[in-house]
Amino acid sequence: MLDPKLLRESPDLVRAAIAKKHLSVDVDAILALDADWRNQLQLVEALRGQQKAANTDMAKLPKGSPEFIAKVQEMTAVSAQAKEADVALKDVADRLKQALMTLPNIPHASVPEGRTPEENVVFSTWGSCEGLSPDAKAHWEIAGFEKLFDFARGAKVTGAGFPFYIGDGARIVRALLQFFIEEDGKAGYVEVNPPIFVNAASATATGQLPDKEGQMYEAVADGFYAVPTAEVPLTNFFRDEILDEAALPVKRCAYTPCFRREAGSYGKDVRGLNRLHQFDKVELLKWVHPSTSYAELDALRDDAENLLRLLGLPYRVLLMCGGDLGFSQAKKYDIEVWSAGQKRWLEVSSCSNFETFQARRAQIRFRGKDGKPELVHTINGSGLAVPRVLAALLENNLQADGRVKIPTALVPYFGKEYLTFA
RNA sequence: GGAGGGGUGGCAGAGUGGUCGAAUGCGCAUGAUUGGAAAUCAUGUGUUGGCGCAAGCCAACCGGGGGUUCGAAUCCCCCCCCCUCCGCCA
Repeated sequence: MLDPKLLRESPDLVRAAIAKKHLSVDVDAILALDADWRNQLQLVEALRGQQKAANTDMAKLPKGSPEFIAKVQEMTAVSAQAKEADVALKDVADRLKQALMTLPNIPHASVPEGRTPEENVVFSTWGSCEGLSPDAKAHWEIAGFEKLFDFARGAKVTGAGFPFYIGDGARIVRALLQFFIEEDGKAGYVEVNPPIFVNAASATATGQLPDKEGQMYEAVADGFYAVPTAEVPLTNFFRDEILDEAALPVKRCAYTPCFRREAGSYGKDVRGLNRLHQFDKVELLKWVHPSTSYAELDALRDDAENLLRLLGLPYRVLLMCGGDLGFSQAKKYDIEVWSAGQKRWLEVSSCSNFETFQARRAQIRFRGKDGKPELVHTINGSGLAVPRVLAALLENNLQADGRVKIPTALVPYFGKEYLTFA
């Protein structure tokens, strides 16, 4: 959510942001609504003031006195008026709030212009694809794949996109998770094991509700939502709290399974491990001082990149253009790993600075030097998502003998040097 | 799941219909005192929103939402959370 004052005082800044993100929002209508709201608010406050003053007077009058009775009669009318005005105020306030929710975050000046994903800028690349086999197989075509990654049984037991991981398949997932968490810990992120169901208030604070409701699995009886990412419980940890300025930046990481309905997606992009309804991911999250947030974003991105470097998996970093940035992000990098078999880049992390956009919704603040609470900036990104890293690992490291060579850094976690499909 | 007791400012804790944004204590800040500190004394000390160039003025907030009333921290209803006991259980 944007600061309503920003809209009021610099509507052109908001218009420019909408244009850069290639969205279409009627700013003038929201400004008009805001003016209505303020008028109505003043009316209500004037009436309340009247009631309050009368209340003080009446407290001093004898209960049954003629003056008292006259006051009651007078204030009955005011009370009715106040109630009516209050209903009208709530109505305008609701509509204004909803309208404000349609305003996207302001993109940072360093965000490139552009409308489509093709216009994202390649920010950096690491590693070489040359050593990789030109006729590498997509991971689902590797002989014995279904013995370790059983999608058919998963579909029987639950549904499509809920695979079983078996033997070395389960082992490699566990090894990757442990490796990620350990490395993230070395980079200064405190490990957190959060709830994987959240309530509606939490899902609203991070923006899953109301817009993306259809993307979450829901425990209807209790009003809980299965987390689509650890970002949700992690960010909400400090919801409605005021942090100590000296404690910033707060850096945390969390592993959770992630649940996404992925309604409407289909086609070859979703084959194998590319897109699942349940997958494992370690999320990195920082609550930072506004003055340092862009340096902290770059640092977080590098922390995520480092995991791929340690695994020896080639990747590139995209700087998202305005049109592909997303509604609530001020700046975003995507990290994509090279998948030798599919001959395409797979997104494994998306590192974003939300500035105060999330913090305002979630009311996460710190106390500044002058003693006044100020909103923090929030930054997050994956570090990393398992299935696509695993897909690249299987495809890139497949040996002629049908085994997969485990990267040196991962061997201590996996416990052996090769993964076998037997 | 059942029964009972609770949720008030940074913390503790009063307040059971009006003069209550809320006593008192602790904490914190500033000042006085002191060679310095402790102790003591004095003053101050929440958040949000609106109006205003500003000083400031006004309104809201006593777990959340609704209701009764001229008026609600206080009465009624619903929900959430915490504690105690019982049941169940990894």
